[in-house]
Amino acid sequence: MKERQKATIYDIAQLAGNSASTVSYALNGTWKKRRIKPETVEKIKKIAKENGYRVNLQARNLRNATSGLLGMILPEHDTRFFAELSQAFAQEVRNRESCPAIVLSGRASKAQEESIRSLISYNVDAIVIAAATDPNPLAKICAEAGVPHVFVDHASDQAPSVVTDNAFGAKKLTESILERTRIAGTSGFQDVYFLGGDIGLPSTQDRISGFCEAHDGRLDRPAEDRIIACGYAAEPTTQALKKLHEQLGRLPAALFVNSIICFEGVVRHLATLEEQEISKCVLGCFDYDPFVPLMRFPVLMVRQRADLMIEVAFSKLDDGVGSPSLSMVPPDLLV
Amino acid sequence: MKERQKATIYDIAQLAGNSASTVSYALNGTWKKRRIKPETVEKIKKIAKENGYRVNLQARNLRNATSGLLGMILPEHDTRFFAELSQAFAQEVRNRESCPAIVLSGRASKAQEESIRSLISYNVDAIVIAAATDPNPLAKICAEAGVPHVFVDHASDQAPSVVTDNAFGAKKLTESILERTRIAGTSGFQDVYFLGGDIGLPSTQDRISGFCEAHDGRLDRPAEDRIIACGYAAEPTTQALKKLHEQLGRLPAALFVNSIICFEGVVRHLATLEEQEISKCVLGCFDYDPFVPLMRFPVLMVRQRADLMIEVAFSKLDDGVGSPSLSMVPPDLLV
DNA sequence: CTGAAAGCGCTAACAA
DNA sequence: TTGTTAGCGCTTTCAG
Repeated sequence: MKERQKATIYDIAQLAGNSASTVSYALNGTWKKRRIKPETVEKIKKIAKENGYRVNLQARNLRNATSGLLGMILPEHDTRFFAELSQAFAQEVRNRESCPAIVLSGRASKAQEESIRSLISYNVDAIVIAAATDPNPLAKICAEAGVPHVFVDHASDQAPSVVTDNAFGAKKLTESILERTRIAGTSGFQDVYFLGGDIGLPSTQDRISGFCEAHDGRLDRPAEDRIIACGYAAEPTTQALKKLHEQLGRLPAALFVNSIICFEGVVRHLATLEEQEISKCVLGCFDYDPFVPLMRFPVLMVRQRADLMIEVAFSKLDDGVGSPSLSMVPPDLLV
Repeated sequence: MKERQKATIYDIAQLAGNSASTVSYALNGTWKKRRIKPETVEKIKKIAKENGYRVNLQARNLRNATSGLLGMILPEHDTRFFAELSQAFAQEVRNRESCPAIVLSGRASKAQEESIRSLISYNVDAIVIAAATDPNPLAKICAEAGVPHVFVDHASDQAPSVVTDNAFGAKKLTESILERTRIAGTSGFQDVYFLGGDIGLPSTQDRISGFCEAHDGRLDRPAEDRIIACGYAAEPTTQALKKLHEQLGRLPAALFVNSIICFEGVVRHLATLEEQEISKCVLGCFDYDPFVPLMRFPVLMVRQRADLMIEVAFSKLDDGVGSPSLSMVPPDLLV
């Protein structure tokens, strides 16, 4: 079983006593329109199967100037949401009888550019670009190569994009948080903090604007005062919360936590406290993880719809338009 | 910018006033051994860059009978461990300047076979097969096509394989659990239950044997009495635990939970109980999720080393041996 | 109904 | 130091 040569259509042709072109037609399904004798087709198929013939897609695709590959790049698989994105992508690609080429290219823009170029070299039929650090240069590369592409999660203004409706989700989450604090009787809408994220990112900006909007008219000082954009890592969030805790001398009435990673940081601080104290703080998180609803305290969560976002992304690719357009997918609020 | 034809080496050759082969040599780095004049190389490179030339890897690889693609199949991205596996794989592939083709093929063996065949059609240089439902048929397909392959997480006895050292990990975890119950003074080693998993799977069997071994000599009835292999889903686990709870009239002294999904099921039941009661039950889980250590009660966890497993898998591919061999990677015990 | 032959873009042996 | 050419495996026109 050593290095058994892969059979080609010529081998099959030889065995069948036909020409390579007949074999090609018989095997790739185009034989009706060539009016090949059904028996010939049967014979050829049988021989092919016996010899373990498999079409060489490199050759076919080179000839056809396609690849049957659909590419996706995303930074990593370090959160549920990213894992769900690639899962949904892979599912959709398989439905289309194509082959997924998923590249985890890290957060560096240069690395992302290289990944895109590499996919292009494989003649991928289209590229889904998720959570790009710097979208526009990537859009340019794809456009110049004439490769259809669509952005997911982080938008480009030069290409079709689909993102979570961050403002909407943040508003809903904030409203829900405020409602809880009202029920808890802490009149805490004066005292709701936004924790985590990067003020330079559109997604964080949109969430902040949703957060502020939900406060509309109910505040005596602008919500912006209570926005702590300490990045997207756990440890700084823990520190930020600890500091806030010390300043206030207690936990705030409520916390809007901007991502699951930040939420990890929050929980690390909460883990040092009495359950009694935690229960006085209404918690909301703009992200989802299946273990969070199982904590001992309630957490309002927003779940981004990876499946829907991928669906919309593919429908944009199918349109074939390629001009900039932004779709927003409203996330779910889990209570 | 519409459909800008991709430039070929012939286009570049024309522009440079050289032949296609000179361009080819100049651009793919093999020019020193062909003693092309450095200035010629420079000129060609410059023209290539100006024209946005990118090598067509389909053509190159067809010619070279390689693909530069490394394939991986795994069921899904529904757990951290799987996500970490594909992450580690992608990382390693990028280090090798290849391109990852990750296919999530679901749990059905037929689908996994199709995915493998599809990767083979692309002439992937090697395949990493993770968590195969039925490994041997997949090994056969790869072997017949002469494609190097290695199994990860679920072993085949017909091919190189690397798995977690389940028996070892289970033994360590169980010992740690027993130690805790001893400290808690419940003399609970009579009362430690193994929950979850599939008795038909080698991995579960190995974990059970590690579980039993850790009890060695300390039991008055065989550990097997307390093994509830209720599958790998959350809901059945919740039901199983609930039933056990009712039978005993209390929680057992300790629980060895066989996977993170099962652990989710366990937590769902625990969520209905008083914290006081939960604290009397020592919990261990053969898996890892970053949120579990943040629960209000301590959980002993085993973390499988996806990174190491992938490293070992690649070293087996590098060996080029291809004969069956089983490597076991000891997991970490987190306390 | 079927065969012969060109060519997708690239590499490498053979010539020069 | 460089050009010419054959051919990777397949599809598809053209010619029977």
